[in-house]
Amino acid sequence: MNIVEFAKILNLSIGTVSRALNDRAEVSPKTRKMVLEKAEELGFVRNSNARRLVTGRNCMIRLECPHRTHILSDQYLVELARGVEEVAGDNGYDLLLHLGARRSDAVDVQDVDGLVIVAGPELTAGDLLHLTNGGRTPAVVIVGTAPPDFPAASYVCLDTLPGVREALTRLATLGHRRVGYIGSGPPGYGLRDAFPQLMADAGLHWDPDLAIEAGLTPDDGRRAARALLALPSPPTALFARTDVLASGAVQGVTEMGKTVPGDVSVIGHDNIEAAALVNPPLTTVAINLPDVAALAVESLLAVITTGAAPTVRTLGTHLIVRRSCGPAPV
Amino acid sequence: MNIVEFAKILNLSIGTVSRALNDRAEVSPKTRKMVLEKAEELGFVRNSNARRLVTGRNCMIRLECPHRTHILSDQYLVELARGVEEVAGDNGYDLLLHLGARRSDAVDVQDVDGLVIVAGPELTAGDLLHLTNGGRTPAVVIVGTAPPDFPAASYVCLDTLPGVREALTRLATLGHRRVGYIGSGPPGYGLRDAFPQLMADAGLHWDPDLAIEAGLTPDDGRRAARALLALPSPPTALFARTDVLASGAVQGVTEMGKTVPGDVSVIGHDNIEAAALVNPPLTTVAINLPDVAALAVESLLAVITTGAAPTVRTLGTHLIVRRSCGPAPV
DNA sequence: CTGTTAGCGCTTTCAC
DNA sequence: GTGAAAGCGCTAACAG
Repeated sequence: MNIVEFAKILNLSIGTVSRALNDRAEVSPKTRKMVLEKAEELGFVRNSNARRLVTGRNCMIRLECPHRTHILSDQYLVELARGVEEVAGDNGYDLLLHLGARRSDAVDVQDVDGLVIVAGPELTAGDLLHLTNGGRTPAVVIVGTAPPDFPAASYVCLDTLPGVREALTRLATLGHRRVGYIGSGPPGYGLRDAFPQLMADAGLHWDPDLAIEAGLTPDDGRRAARALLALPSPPTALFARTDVLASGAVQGVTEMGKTVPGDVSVIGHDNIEAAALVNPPLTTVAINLPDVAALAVESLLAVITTGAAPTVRTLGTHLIVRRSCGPAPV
Repeated sequence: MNIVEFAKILNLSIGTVSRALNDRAEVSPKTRKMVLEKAEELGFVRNSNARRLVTGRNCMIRLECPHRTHILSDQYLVELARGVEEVAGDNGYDLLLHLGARRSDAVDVQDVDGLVIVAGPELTAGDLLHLTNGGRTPAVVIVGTAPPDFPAASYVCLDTLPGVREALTRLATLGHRRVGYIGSGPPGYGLRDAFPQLMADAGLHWDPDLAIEAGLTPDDGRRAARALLALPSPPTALFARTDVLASGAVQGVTEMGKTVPGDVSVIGHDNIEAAALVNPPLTTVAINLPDVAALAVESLLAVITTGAAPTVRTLGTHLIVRRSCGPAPV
């Protein structure tokens, strides 16, 4: 059924029906009510392609995750997408997905009102120029590092430092003085470099001997923890760059005949699913993905609907306290 | 620029231009070539809303993952979505995402040509009726169990048995006779119930004493492995329902002073990311998600484009051989 | 092979 | 407050 038939049934003109359906002021309340009820009753839904054609609005944003340039692992991508879908949906926008699995980058930017781009460090200003149709399509970029030099887009910057700072402050509060750092090899978004300063921020002394670039596996974490605890003056707390390393570190500590958190406190990073499942559940650093999604979509919709200037906003990580941290042993 | 302006520049009628762009036969090769080149050069792209309106085709399929009814964890969802996007894209279809994060189920089924539905055991025929607009919108359902009673949809059934059968056959070939089973508590899609038969299929004797319903964490797997190996007549191989359990089992075996795969072989299930990272890398059972995606989209497109009858197809798991399995000790 | 024209279903002036 | 009519940009049927 189209609007003509529907209007005929109601004995109204299509103009009035359209106005009622669009919630315009010029239509009388009782007419509007009647139209809405009848539409519901008869199951009349307007053809959205026709609407889009005539209005020029698509009510559609595309979630863009260029291949191999995610900051977010697949697990988090879904969580982010959920958030994006939720707040986009609340504003009447549908979500088109572009994971970049296909070679063809012939993105019909005219079909969407805006872009949410999940960017890794490899994403360049040139890529953004291409993706945004030369900056003409509103876009918000979710980025872990400093934004690329492309001012036509909005940005949501993910800042890992606050959570780590919070973690170290907590350790300091718990009386820890010597904190070991277990890294994951390739410098992860500068965290390794920032660590000494973060320690200082927490009022802790930074001892380079207490830092190990371990690797990716739990076993790497296990070995790193053992090495650290075997030191003449061992740390009483361990910060691991990833939860995977942290879970291994817990094993390592246990193998050395010590307990977590009784003798040694362990803090992880990322809040992977397993972090809550291991024994003891890991205190870890996380970012609130629904918040990220909401901020991104709000930034985007602001420029789509009000034509506002692009914005740059930052969202920090925070500490999730579970049971792998305790007071420093006396 | 619209097609009128574009045609004017080319000194052609819009009809000819449209035919050239649609790759119709009635247009002369040189005209077509010219149109295509000029379109590229001038950056002319047809308005797809107008096209959709007039053709009635949306070139859009929606990936539907109703909240909390996934068979696939988030990690795999992305992998599946990649595959769906790839083959859908190859056929000119875009991908709309509906994760079911929003309450509003007012799905405008008229906007898409078909649905790919990822269904968990909770998804009922009634849900499908609703999702498919009363069976009017073509749909393919990816399902781990037996298909719900809703014949209007196509199905891709995920069958976990072949991979497990393959795993047990391999163990039998390697000379193992006693195989322990480490389950994950709630019966996972009937695998627990099917296990004795699968053992028989592989020519192995099934001993109920060698089955433990462990849990979800690595530690559960660790304890289960220790319990199994402490038996008077212990197994020489362990099959774990999940890779998480399997990785814990490896720890447990090691703690008992035995080696993997020297003394005990371990096989996991699911092929999570970590399965390849642990030490030794886990032999495990997996399903080829790109294949699942391809099969699903092909099934769907068949009914969309040719109006064929819905189909039911099954795709089995298979064994991924890594290093956690070896010959049974003599 | 190409040009002309009638819609697709809707929104939005412009009259009334 | 409502009705009539002019498009939105395109495809496809119909002439030529």
